[in-house]
Parts: sequence; C-alpha cells; structure tokens
Amino acid sequence: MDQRVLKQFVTLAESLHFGRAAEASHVSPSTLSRSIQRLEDELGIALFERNNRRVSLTHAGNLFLEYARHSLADWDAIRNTLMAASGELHGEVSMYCSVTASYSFLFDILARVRQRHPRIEIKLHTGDPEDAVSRVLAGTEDIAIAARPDNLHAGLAFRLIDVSPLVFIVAHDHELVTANPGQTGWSDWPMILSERGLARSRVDRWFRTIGQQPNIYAQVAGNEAIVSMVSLGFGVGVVPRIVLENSPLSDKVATLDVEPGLAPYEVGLVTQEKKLASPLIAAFWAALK
Amino acid sequence: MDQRVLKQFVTLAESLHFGRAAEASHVSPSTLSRSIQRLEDELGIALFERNNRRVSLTHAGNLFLEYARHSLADWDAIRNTLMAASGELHGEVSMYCSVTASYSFLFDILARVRQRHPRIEIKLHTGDPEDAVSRVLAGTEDIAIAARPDNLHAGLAFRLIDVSPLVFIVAHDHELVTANPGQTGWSDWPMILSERGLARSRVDRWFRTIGQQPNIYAQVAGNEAIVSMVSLGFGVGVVPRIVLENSPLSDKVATLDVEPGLAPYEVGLVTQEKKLASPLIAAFWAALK
DNA sequence: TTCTTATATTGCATTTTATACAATACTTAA
DNA sequence: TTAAGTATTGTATAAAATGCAATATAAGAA
Repeated sequence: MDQRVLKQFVTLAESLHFGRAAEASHVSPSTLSRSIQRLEDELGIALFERNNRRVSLTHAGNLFLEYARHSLADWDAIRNTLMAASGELHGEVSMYCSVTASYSFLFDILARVRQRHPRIEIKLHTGDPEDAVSRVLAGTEDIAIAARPDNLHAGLAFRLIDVSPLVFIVAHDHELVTANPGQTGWSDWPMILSERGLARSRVDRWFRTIGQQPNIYAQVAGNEAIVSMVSLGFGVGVVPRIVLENSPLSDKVATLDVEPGLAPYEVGLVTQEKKLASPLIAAFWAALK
Repeated sequence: MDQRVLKQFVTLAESLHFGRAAEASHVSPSTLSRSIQRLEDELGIALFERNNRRVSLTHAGNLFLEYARHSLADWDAIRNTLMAASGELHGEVSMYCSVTASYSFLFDILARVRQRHPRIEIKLHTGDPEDAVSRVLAGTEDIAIAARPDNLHAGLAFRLIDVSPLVFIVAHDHELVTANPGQTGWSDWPMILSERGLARSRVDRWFRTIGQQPNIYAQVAGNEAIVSMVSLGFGVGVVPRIVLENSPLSDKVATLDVEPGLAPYEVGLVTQEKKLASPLIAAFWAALK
C-alpha cells in the first residue's frame, strides 16, 4: 500500500513546483515527474497544467486533491487504529537536525525513543540548522531538533531539550584572551560570525544594544567552522556552548565573559501541532522527561 | 496508485483461501502470500490467523477489511468522477468467455465497444464456459459471455446477444441420418454428450420428458470435441447451433429434427448488477444494440 | 532581439521490487 | 501412520522505479 505517490501529489499540488515538492518528498525531480506522469496516465486525465516554467492544477487535479487528502487521512486513521490494537507503536518518522545537533542531542533522544518503542523507525536527514523550522512547517519533516526561534511560528509545537548559552570564544593562546573588550571597545576585535540564523541575529542585536559596530572578519556557515577559525587565532566567535562541548577543538579556545550576556539557545524538538495527534510523533514528546 | 493489494486482501478475506483468492486475483499463490505478508509487515500487525490448513481474519483484519472496502469504493468513485470529467471512458475491464464464444461473439462485441471507447482495455480470460457465471459471481471477472442459466442467480444481470437452438447432430454420412429415432426409440443411438453444464442438463431433462434413457457412448468436455466425435461417426451429439456454425467440421455433420425441441441457448453478457453502476461496465451493456 | 536563468522532462544505467515455479513444511483427517 | 491439501519459502527472472546527466523550453534580462 504505497501512499507515497499520493503524498507526492499533494505536496506538488501545494507547492506547484516540482523541484521543491521533490525535495520535500525526498526524491529527485525526475522521480516526482514520472510519478505524476504515471498517476495521470492511470487516471487517464491530466492533473497539472504545466510547462517548464509554471505548474497549476487542472480541474481534475483539484478533484483529485480532495480525494487524495481524504484518502491519506483515512490511511492514517486505519494505521493508528491498528497500531492501537497492536499495542505497540511502529512506523516511520522523519527527523531533521544539524550535524551538530546529531552529535549533541540525537543519541539521547533516540535512545529513549528506541527503548520505549523499538519498532519506530527514524529516517534522519541532516543539514543546515536554519532550515529546520521551515522544513517542519512545510511538512518535509515530521520533527526537527532546532533552536527555538524568537517568534515561534503559529501552529508549531516546541519542546525544550536543553538550554545552552551563546558564548564568545577566542583562541586559548590569543593575545586578547586576557584583555577586556568591554572597556577597550570592540572595533579592534575581528569577529567570526554565522552568515545567518538565530546566533547571528542575536549577535547583531547585542552589538546594537551596546551601541557598537562589530568588526566582521569572516562570515561562516556552520558553528564548527567558527570554532576552527577561532582556534586558529583568526578572531572572536560566538557559538552555543553545546557546540564547544562537543568539539574536538574545545581545549584550544577560551570563553570570554561579556556583559550583557546573550540570550541562550533553547534547543528542543519542533513539530507541527497537528502532528501531535499522531501517536508516533507524540511518542517523541512523551519520551523526553 | 496500486489498489491491487487492497483488492487481493478483500478477496482473500472473503474466500479465506489463498489458492482460490490468488486465482481470483489472477496471481500465483506465492505472490498473494507475499503481498499479504508485505501488507501485514507495513501495518505491523497480522491481518490473518493462518496455518497450512485454515485461514481466518484477525480482529485487526476485520478492521482493515472495513477500511479496504471503503478505500476501494472511494477510489472507484474518484476514478468515475475523473472519467466523467475527461469525457472519455478508459480503464480496464476483465472478461471471461469460452474459446467457442470468443470465436462466435467476441469480435462483434469488442468491435462495438472499441469503436465507441477506444481507450477501454479488455483483459480477456478464456476457459470452461460452465465456470463463467461463478467467476462473475465471485468477482473474478467483471463480465462474461455465457449461456443464460435456467435460474439466473440473484444479483446477476444478463443481456442477450443471440439465441442459438440446441441441435442434435449426427455424421453426414451416418446410416442413422435418415432414420427417425422418434419412432424407433433412442436406445440404439449412441449419444455423445457434455460431461456437465447447461446443455447436459437440458438433454437429461429432455430424455426424462420423452420417458426414455439415453444410451451414452461418451461424455465429453467441450462442444468442439462433441462435433469432432460426431463427425467421425461415433454417434449423436447435442450442441448449440452457433458452435456448428463456427466449426470447420460443420459440413461433415447433419442436424436431426426432434420433437419436442430443446430449449435454445440464450447467449449473452453476464455481470453483477451492482457493477452496472460503473460506467465502464455499463458501456458494454450500451454497446450492444 | 538575443542571452541567461530556471526548471520540467527524458535517455539510460542501476537498483529495487515483484513475480512465479518448484520445493518445502506443516495440518488435518482417513 | 499415511496421504492429501495448502500456505510458505528459496531462488532465478522479470518488471518497475530511481537518479544522474543531458535536454528542451519558457520567462525575464540585457
């Protein structure tokens, strides 16, 4: 009983973009293209009007979309019913997290979930942590490990796993390690910052708060890269402490005390609220103490 | 969107016999066995309780059966809706008939259907004509070409294609061709009859009516075989005239006039009444003038 | 216009999955 | 204990799905 094609269809119908729908479905665009072709072929009618530049639903596509949603809901319902009848949770959950998070938190989470529900299978995808929330929101992933954004999107549920302060770091043997930038000003301190994301916006805000301009030496993608550069003495970086704790380079850097402190990272699980109705997803929530 | 597994499941749930369900689904028993295994595996719960001798639905199986029926009905509904939207009938219809019928009637029927609905695909299965009604009744086939039984099973629809008298035949050059068994009695006439089926029961009844016992020389499966034996001079046979008309041996045999005549074969299409709701099946009905 | 970019599709090799035949295992009843 | 019936499994084969790379084409930019 392969509901994948139906899911793919709904995803495409919602995004009207083969590339994005394919990514959300974890298949290649060509696969999605052919899946839809097969479906249309079987139904004997086109579901999408499309050229290389624009995709839209046909009338038939709209009718079928309604069917597809119901059908998927029915499938979920029977699955949940049978799961309840079997007394054991089982099935597949897709999860997204950064490589960093996979080192720091994944093991504990999975160990707990697996201990309680050994037959839940987890499809793990890793990537840029900044994509986590949007992927959950798009339904590309069921669950993500992510830092709680300042404004949590409506319809998203968040469950705290750990709080980790954002810390300023500098090479252990750097000349500035004993200086006090709070007095001398920050303009001499070459900063190594995230290109984007929560850490970056917090740092930017922090500099505005103290009324100074950061002297940005490098903008880097990935906390690990920041630690590397800092440990090599290129300047001052800002990363969540949890990254440091899992870094092989942690003994090469020192943390600086700054005032005021940065708001800490709140790391946790994110999912769509409505997905908590699924016993599988709910199991993750319950597995965390 | 492969509904085959769901259909197979329902068929098995109804017959509780892998062999028969497999035949009804036009797959091998091993395939059916593995299909069900896959399904149970995916659902994570057994749908059938079974050993090598007995098959029964589990509680989960009952729940899933309800789901499966609804799901198949929904699928049919959306297919029909989209078909109506497309303005052209298309899809697959399975049809059963004897080899004889395929020579006599199939061409005309298919020609008509194809002319009106070139995209309807017909999956043709041939076999013993006596199985036709039961296969339709079991849902193994959508439609069959068959002789109308004396008592048409409730829920079956029948549409007449042709009426063909049951005729007594004898070898053209046989010594008895000019005799009159009606006067001399039938005990000297070696009869070559169908093993079973409508023709046989009609002949048996006929002999009872005239108060005589047939002298049965041979019981044969298949009208063609009867014609062959008769043409070789082994005795008197009874076959529908339509068989004679399509037989290469027809000029080797002569028909006898008997009183009273046998009730004629009424050859037509058979399907389940409820299937006439499907536009595809209905198209066959409508295609016949 | 012509060039560029974005993106759906297709050719093709590979991988995955489904299938049937034959052999097997096991249940039931004689 | 034997025999018959029947679901299942080993295994080779066939079919289907998949992704990469190449292609084609539409829309916007120069």
